[in-house]
Amino acid sequence: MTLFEASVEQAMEQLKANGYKYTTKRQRILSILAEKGRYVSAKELFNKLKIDFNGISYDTIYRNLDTLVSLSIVEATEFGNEKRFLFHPKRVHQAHHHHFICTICGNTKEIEICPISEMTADLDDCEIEGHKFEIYGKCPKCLKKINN
Amino acid sequence: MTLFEASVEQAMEQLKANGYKYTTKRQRILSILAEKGRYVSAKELFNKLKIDFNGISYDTIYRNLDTLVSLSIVEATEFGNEKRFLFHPKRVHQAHHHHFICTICGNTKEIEICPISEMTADLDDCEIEGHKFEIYGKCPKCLKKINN
DNA sequence: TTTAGTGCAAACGGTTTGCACCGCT
DNA sequence: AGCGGTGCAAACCGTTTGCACTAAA
Repeated sequence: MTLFEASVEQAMEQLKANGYKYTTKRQRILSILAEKGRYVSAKELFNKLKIDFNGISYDTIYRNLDTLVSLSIVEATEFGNEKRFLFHPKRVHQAHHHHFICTICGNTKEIEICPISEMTADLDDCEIEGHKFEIYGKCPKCLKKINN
Repeated sequence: MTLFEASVEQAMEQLKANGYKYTTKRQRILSILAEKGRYVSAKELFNKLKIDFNGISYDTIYRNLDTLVSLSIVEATEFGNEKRFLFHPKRVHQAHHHHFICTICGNTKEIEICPISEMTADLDDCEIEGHKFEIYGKCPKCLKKINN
């Protein structure tokens, strides 16, 4: 069993533990996300899923993603007018971090440093709910493709 | 003349210099943005503008904002399913910085530190196009309102 | 047999577009 | 006169919802 198969299985367990049922569609969504290992749009998922599931619709995908996000199995961000979703298996000792995101292929690269503590010095009087540190650009692979 | 009136005027000059015409609507959009001094949604602008301009429509607002953004007079971000716009007059010696954004009222607080240089050490092979460092939360005023 | 999951269709909300007309310059 | 600006209406696109039906537990 590959690493990401194990992650998907673990996530499915988590779903079951929270009263959600086992469905092959959800399984497939997770395994696509795990396989990609990057931010994926709903459209991309739809295109993949309709191969295996003939009449699948966007609502199913969105509803499943909502569930997954609510359980912190998947994390969501938005850029370029779309929500994007990233499978984010909880690893032991996983540190809080941020991403470089390729604006062409959506691949991510983890950035270890989170500067939030340095930046909140002036925000004593605010209640901080979250933050978004994302770097956008073109990854090496896409750069290569363009230059050929 | 107040500081932001001067900024608006300066921006209108910049528009003229780029072949755009003087219109009272554009003037008003800029002055609302300047007055607010925070990220403002298109809807908010619409509601303000329709007071002075009876039949104004969203397309006018969006088109003007597009123009303003393209000239870097206004900067745009997106959160909560909406684009938001911030008037950003060029000041001399203005340092690159980021924002704390109140998720209730949209008010911003500038954060002096930009940690991008520390964070790009691992991204030598990527072409960086931009980045987004935003901290979301509740500002002191809104916190006070909630607690009363 | 209960409750979550699903497809369908329709609505939704924010944004964009084509067109004809208006109004700066 | 010419080109940018505008309102209208309609389209657009991603996302969400109500409903009736299906299927996992």
